[in-house]
Amino acid sequence: MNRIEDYARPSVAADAVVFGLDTAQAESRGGLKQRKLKALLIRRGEEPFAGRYALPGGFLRTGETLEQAAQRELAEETGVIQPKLIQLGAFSRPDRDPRGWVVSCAFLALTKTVALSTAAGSDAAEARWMQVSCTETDQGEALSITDDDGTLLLDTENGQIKTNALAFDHAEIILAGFRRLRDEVLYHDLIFALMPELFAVSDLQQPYEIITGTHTSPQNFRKKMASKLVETEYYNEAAAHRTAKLYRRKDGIT
Amino acid sequence: MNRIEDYARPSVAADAVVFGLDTAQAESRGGLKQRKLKALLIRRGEEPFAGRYALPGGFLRTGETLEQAAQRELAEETGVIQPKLIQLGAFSRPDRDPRGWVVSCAFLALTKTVALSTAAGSDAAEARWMQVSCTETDQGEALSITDDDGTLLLDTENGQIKTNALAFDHAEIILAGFRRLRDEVLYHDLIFALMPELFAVSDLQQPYEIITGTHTSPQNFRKKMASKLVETEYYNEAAAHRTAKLYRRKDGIT
DNA sequence: ACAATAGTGTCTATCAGACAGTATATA
DNA sequence: TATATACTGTCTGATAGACACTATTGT
Repeated sequence: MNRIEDYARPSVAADAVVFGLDTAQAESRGGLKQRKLKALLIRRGEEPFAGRYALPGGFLRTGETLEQAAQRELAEETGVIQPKLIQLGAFSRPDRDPRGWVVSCAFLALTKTVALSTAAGSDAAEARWMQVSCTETDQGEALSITDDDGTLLLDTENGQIKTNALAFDHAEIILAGFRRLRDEVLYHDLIFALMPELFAVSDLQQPYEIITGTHTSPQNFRKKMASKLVETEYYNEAAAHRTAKLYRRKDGIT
Repeated sequence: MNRIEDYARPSVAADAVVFGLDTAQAESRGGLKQRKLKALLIRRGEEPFAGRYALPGGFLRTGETLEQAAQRELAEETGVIQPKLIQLGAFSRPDRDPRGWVVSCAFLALTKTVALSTAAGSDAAEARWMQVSCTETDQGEALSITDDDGTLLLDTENGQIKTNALAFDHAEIILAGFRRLRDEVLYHDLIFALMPELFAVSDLQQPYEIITGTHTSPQNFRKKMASKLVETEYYNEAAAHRTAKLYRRKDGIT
């Protein structure tokens, strides 16, 4: 008794909530660089949820770890390679997938890829970076994800899902991913997983504040980060203002 | 193509790292209460790893969520009911279980049960609360788990496993569980999940400091916790000193 | 010169830790 | 009285935020 074969087995999938920063030109002031937080979603071609957007991911294969499965699916479906992966949790509601019993192990994936490398893979044609907005309203924060067209895909307020145009339970998973991202940035300096090797202090601030929901003056932000940074000899290419010294992350704590 | 049936499926298990506090009488000063951190392990009766200690847990069944499976197995195997559950992560190395392909979703479980309720369940006879010790050495912390007899079951130093008498990869899982416990206590007040409804400030301090690896004076600890506590009208039964007012957790943030 | 961001220094409120000192229980 | 813990208050040093001020780039 109690042998492995006696138990029914679910399918196991690995899905990833991929965040990245996109350096966009703002129109308002002609040429200001603005770093925007993006999430990577894929338009589904088949039922169920055909036409809807979903997280990249797929089924675990024999001989793989879940991390390997997430990496593989991410590369195949979106061209994103070697992101930082953090396990988010398993989503196991028995009816979460209309096709059958599927337990999904979700990952938080962070990429330094500023360029949208969507064009690479085979299925990648249907992958898109979506705009993530996080605004603080009175007594509550609102997270929303919109298409480039402006179509609202996900809208949450204080952890409650208000609008949800996503497939499966992926809205829940994204919400858990963002919460985890916030915690890891606040307490474990995960912001650096989104940055390139060299960066200016001001490049850190906008993403940091979008993700954490905080706001500080540039002067004070510099002081807060100083202990985690190392100066380099390099400088930013100039804009219409003083050039910025580039920094590297100080090695030490993970 | 790409149908669910095309993929091989692993068995899926839910295992729990259960922590609890045990109020023990210290011998040194005749009658001092000391709260010790304990972890719940089960002696395996069958191969593989017969005779070794392992985490309580078992296979996910049809129609269940992983949380339900963890709760059920915990009740069946150890008699621990309704602990606070937090997902730790999935362990998926293909060779982690000699019996076959088993993905284990691990939980951190916290119980307020001061009394050792081991005697309840059917398999519970083989469940035991083990002593968890965490000491700070020069440039590194050491976590170890010992039997009541003093037998060393797990010994780690700076995240490296030095001694491991446990079944499967459960040493790794316990290590991840303790790290997560530390983080959650530090940043999300999870210490209260281990406390009864009413408690004295000094009852909080010892567990808090064991888990977080910090040390503060009783006076300063009181000030740090004050904002999270509400006074009650109750007092501790007296020892050989002034009676302590009992507090309740202030409701608000989870 | 002007606009815009980079970067420094200074003041202040807040908070954590050190520690002195009082209160109250039992032996 | 002695002792051990409960609890209060005061000082100090580190840190976060407000903000004044200087530096350097392109237009």
